[in-house]
Amino acid sequence: MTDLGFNAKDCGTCPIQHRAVCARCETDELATLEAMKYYRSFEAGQPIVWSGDRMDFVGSVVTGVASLSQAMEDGRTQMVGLLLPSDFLGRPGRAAAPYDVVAVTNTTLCCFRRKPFETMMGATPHLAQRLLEMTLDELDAAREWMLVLGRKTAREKIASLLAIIARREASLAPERGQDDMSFDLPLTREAMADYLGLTLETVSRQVSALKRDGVIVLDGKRRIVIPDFDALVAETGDDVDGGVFA
Amino acid sequence: MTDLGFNAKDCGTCPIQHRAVCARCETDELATLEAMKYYRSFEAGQPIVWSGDRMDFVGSVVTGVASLSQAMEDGRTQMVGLLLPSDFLGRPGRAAAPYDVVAVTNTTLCCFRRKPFETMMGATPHLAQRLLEMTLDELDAAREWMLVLGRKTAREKIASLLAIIARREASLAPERGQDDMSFDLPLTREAMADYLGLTLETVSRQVSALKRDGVIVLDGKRRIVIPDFDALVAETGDDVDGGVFA
DNA sequence: CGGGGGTTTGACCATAGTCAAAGCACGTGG
DNA sequence: CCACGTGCTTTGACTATGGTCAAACCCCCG
Repeated sequence: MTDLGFNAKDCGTCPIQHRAVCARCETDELATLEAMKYYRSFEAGQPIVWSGDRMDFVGSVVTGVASLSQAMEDGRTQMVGLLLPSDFLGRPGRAAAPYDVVAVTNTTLCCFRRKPFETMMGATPHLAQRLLEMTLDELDAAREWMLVLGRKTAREKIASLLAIIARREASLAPERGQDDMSFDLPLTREAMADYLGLTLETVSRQVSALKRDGVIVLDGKRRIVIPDFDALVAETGDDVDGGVFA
Repeated sequence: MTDLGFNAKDCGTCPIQHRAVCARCETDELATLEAMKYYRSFEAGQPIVWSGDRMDFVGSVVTGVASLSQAMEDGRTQMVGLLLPSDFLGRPGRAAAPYDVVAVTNTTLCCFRRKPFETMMGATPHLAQRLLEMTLDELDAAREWMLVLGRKTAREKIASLLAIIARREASLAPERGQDDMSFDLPLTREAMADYLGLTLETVSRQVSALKRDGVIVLDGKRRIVIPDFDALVAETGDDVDGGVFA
């Protein structure tokens, strides 16, 4: 068993307890969930489920990153979502997975068998309310992404992706100077391309261009430094105040 | 007051009663909603709310079609959703509209003031459950559309849009021969372009091309006839069984 | 008859895709 | 320790798809 980095027995030590689907549950409700949960871990690159597969569980990402994507017969694929820690996987009431789900990095899920979870949802408004809230947020994110996919140039797409990741890192990391953000990019060029609706060559070219123009600095191959976040945002095409999370 | 085509007093005559957010409500719950509802009508082309506006109501589309779209400062716009009869507008718990909402055709909404509706949602699991279900469906639709926007060619995009509308018409209209579908396109070329992430010229060219190739037949400017639905689906790039609603 | 919204078509151009080769970093085995 | 292979990335040359700009068209309506 992999080391989870927290106490698997006790939801009180869970790193996502305040943002996951269970965030609103009372002590007794949590106890019920705690009794039925189990963990599953996946190595980077491993499939979690394939589109069309029967899915007998639902669950939350505890650590790591997973991708949701759709494939066309001829091999074109589009990533339609990134699951980050606290994001929920699966849909109560649906047995077949609609997308391919792949672990982008090493990933641990906190799972529940689907049927018991559905039963509990019916009896636990706190659970349903929280899931509704999370789903509405995801819907907003998906719609924001539609603007990126439908209307932005390749350069703006790259800048948008980097800005999103940078913002997320900033929201997790403790306060540090805004003008010296940096993070490890968890995605390959191909994964970025699948997310952005581009080819990996175009991604590579535009990343190089942003580097050449001083908007980003590469430290090694995967570490990105943002010397001036506002300059990056200016490249996204969004208006300054709003951005992708308007 | 416009003629609504049904009895505004009685939810029992409402055309969307079985699919709207209130579909699961019991008689007494319905009575409460009935007491607080009010109708608003908009002419084709009129704005319903602008992005950033304060929204003090939520509601359901009863008749007509409305669009959700996002605009960039330089005028590029992307439609991120189409609201059809029974679709829900607004988000409990959020005061500011995140998108521009425009009536595409003459449209009637069944509205509730936001605060009382939120209160009722907290006390009425049937309402929250139904809204969750509808939101999950919308999320699926948004993600399906991400594939269209990110990976499909102009021709495939047009075919996908026509196939979606045709399917929807078929699901509403009583059984008729599958090989003779036809419908009025409620969207201008520009609206189609905004939905598909194309320019209106490209839309026009690709519609002409599909007509030239016999995949569709135009009867006047807006009426579309689909002589062979399978042939249309073949143009979407989706595999035959699944399609956009896989 | 004239005007306007929506649409079609054409000529040209720019952006991103395709195909191909080479480079780089890292791990394995000789 | 170095050669080799693999996976990922970069770069180049060329092409194709869809965008831009501009003009004309169509149809309905006043």
